[in-house]
Amino acid sequence: MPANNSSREVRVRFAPSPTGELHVGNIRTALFDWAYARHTGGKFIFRIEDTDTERVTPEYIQAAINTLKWLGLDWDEGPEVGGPHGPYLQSERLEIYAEWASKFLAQGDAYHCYCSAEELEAVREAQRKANQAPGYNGHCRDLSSQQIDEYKAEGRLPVVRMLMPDGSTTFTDLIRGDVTFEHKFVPDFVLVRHDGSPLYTLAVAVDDVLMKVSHVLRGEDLLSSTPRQLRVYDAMGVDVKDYPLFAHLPFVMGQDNAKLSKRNGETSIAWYRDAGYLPEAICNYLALLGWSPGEDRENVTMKELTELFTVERVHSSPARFDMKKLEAINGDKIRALTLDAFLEWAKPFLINAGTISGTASEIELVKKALPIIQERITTLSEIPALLNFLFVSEFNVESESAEKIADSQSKEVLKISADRLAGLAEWNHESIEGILRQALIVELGLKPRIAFSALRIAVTGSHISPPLFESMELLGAQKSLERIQAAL
RNA sequence: GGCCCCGUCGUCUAGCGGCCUAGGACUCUGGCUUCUCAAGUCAGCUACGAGGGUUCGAAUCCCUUCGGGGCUACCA
Repeated sequence: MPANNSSREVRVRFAPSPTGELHVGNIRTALFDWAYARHTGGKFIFRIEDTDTERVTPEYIQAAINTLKWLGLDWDEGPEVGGPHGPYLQSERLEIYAEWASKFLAQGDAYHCYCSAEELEAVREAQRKANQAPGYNGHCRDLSSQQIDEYKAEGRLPVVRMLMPDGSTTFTDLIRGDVTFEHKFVPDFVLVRHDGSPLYTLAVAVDDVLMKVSHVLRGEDLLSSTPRQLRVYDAMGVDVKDYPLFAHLPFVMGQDNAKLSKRNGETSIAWYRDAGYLPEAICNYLALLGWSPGEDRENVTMKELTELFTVERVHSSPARFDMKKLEAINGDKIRALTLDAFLEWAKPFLINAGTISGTASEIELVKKALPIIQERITTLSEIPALLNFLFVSEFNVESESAEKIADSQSKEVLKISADRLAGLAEWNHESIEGILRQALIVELGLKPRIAFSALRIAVTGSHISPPLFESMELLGAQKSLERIQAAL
């Protein structure tokens, strides 16, 4: 069992296998890795586990890099930044794994296995039928040289298999406490494929040792593979006190079905970016899945997260992803944005939606309008629809809303408003509100919601809009009056 | 099937033997505020999976049971 080695420099790695785009589960792991490294003042290492050449693609690798960058999870060692223990792509470290594999072979820790896939499957099938734990039976452990020659003559290519000795492995998981696996349930496992390429089981352990990783915080799905990693450390001759410490993070699941699905977070982080979620909101929300700062706190900045995050406060039970809560937090984060920051986030959404082209005068107007919509949205993607009325060249009232102002009372409101507003000396929301309240509420005796509703529809085109008087001020006297006239 | 992990409101969680007739947040419902929508604010609904122990006392410790999940690959 690894002793406490807290005196070591903290080095945490996030090592995804990019067989697809990173989703919320992956990111939650990356976030915790990052937060722990930053909390302790240690190093955050980003390593790409691309030993599965069938499924990992360069595009997915690049997407993973971009996602971490966008989220603000900066790494000290890894792709693009390099580092003293590189390269950080396993596909570029093949010689290293080959060397260790041959060393294990020479030491007798590993052996060549000539069993074919069909033979292995037949064995497993038989075991299942006999109600035994399926797993490699050690067939090739002690092959005679004659048998080996025969297999070779048949043209069989061997894999390299690690020999699991009798006994058991116990290690202390930082989150779950001591966990023990009897080796009879951990069969000899393959380190190197028949074509000479390494497997995760070999590469992950070798790299964690060579990269001097001190803490492995990863998904719970890897818990039962831990004894195999420890076995490789042992074969490498690593002192037990230098073994990395393990912490297996609980799963992030979908809301209804147990698994993560498209609607429940299985989508890529890029989707959240395009849907108008802030990186800080995503990180804040994800941090709450399996961890909490305590003291009834929930809203934390990235900086606070690094200050408060400890593995001790991560708990062991799985969490369900809840889009509603993410939205709520995103709304909080948007409201907390400074005007300049909000403007920068808003621009691409307005431009992509075709609301504005990005000219200086447009940006100037946007900047004036943002404060009145800041507390009304939960995602950035809602911005174009709310500000559209300020920029449309050919203004039209929504057909559904148009019906609401077709009655005689609405016409009267509009008529009177147009007359009074036309004589207004100074066009600002205070004066607009003052004169309209006087004319419609005081003099006509109308209820505010009735009176202003007609104006709202006429001016903004919708019965839902930013505050009316501010909207009219921003729109300007000329356009406002034109629209009211047009609605008559 | 075997091995391993997990189990507090619908959801995320606080809780680490008495402060708990279980607190916060999201959601939902109702009220206030109000030019719409929001925001804000007040209130309400709803939880310790079950059964045994240990103890003066258990959500907190132990056992069993039930339930959920992971692994069981020449994937990771």
